[in-house]
Amino acid sequence: MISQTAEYALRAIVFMSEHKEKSHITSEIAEMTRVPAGYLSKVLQSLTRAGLVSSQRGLGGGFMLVKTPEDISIYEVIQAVDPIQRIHTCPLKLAAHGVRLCALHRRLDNAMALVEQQFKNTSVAEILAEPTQSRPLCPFPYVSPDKALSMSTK
Amino acid sequence: MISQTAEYALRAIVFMSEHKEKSHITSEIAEMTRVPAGYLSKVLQSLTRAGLVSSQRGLGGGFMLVKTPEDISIYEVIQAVDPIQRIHTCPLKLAAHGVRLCALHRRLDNAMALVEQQFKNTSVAEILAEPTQSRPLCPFPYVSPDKALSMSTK
DNA sequence: GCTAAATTGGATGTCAAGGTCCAATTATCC
DNA sequence: GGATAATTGGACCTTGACATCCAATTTAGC
Repeated sequence: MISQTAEYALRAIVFMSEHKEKSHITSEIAEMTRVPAGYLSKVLQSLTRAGLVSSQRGLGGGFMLVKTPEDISIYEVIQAVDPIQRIHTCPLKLAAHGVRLCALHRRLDNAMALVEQQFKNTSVAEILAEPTQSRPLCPFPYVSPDKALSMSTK
Repeated sequence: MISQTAEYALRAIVFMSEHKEKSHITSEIAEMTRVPAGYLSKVLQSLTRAGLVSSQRGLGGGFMLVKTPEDISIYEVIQAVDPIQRIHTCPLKLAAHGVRLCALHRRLDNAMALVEQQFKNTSVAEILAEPTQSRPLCPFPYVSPDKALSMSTK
């Protein structure tokens, strides 16, 4: 339902959002997000073409967010790499169904619309802000600062 | 999002629901639903294994619904051939995220859940009963009986 | 029992998504 | 301007979804 590519794109955007002050090279993002580096390069190219991130070649280059996490919706990210396919015309190509979908396809498309709406209403910032026991991309469970200290010293 | 296979399965089920009194052979269903016959055979096999339709070999055989359209949800049909993948564990395999998904994946899974719920709540009978200008599978737009008469004689 | 009609299951083909690799290009630094 | 660091784009490989085809099996009717 959500393609591997879209999942990769979201991880990359989340990572860049968490470190939006500077730019990051592909291999760095790949490592942090556990995405195959070679393929990530393609994904980042798509995100660049979609205008979500900027790319810079050469020494000190890399990828960086163009907008702030508040202004990036999950929808935009998914749409950039693997667009949600709405049903606009009858899949059977029945002339009569052209614009007015039959009940079956209207139901299916409604479900798509629901997902689309959900994703449009969720910003990356929202996701990062959400209080939760496990943070996106972070392999460690959340622990209070004092506990973390005692753990790291054991 | 909804696979071609699922679309085929739904069409087949809709057709069989509209003519549930008797059984239908693959080539007949294929023609009526515009699904490649060879592939439809595989799809029908899946539906059979899922217990949605019964199959009968030999002369006079074919496929027939097991349940009534009222008792078949879109969800069951889709699940039989191309299950909706919910996110149960962290795609990154981060141990800490195991059961408790991070905010990102929880949001993605919520969207899946929404679709799932939508499909569970829609029966095939509901779709057929819905008043609409174009009926599933029917290449002709709905016209009132008297109009239809005048059209067919022109 | 023979023939025709139907599903079943396996082998195979095709194509797009996912993934790898590398030469070309661009940019920075010394 | 040479060396190094980075993206870009193209070629290629792999895998799974979609699709085709056919031999084997089952069933009904004569």
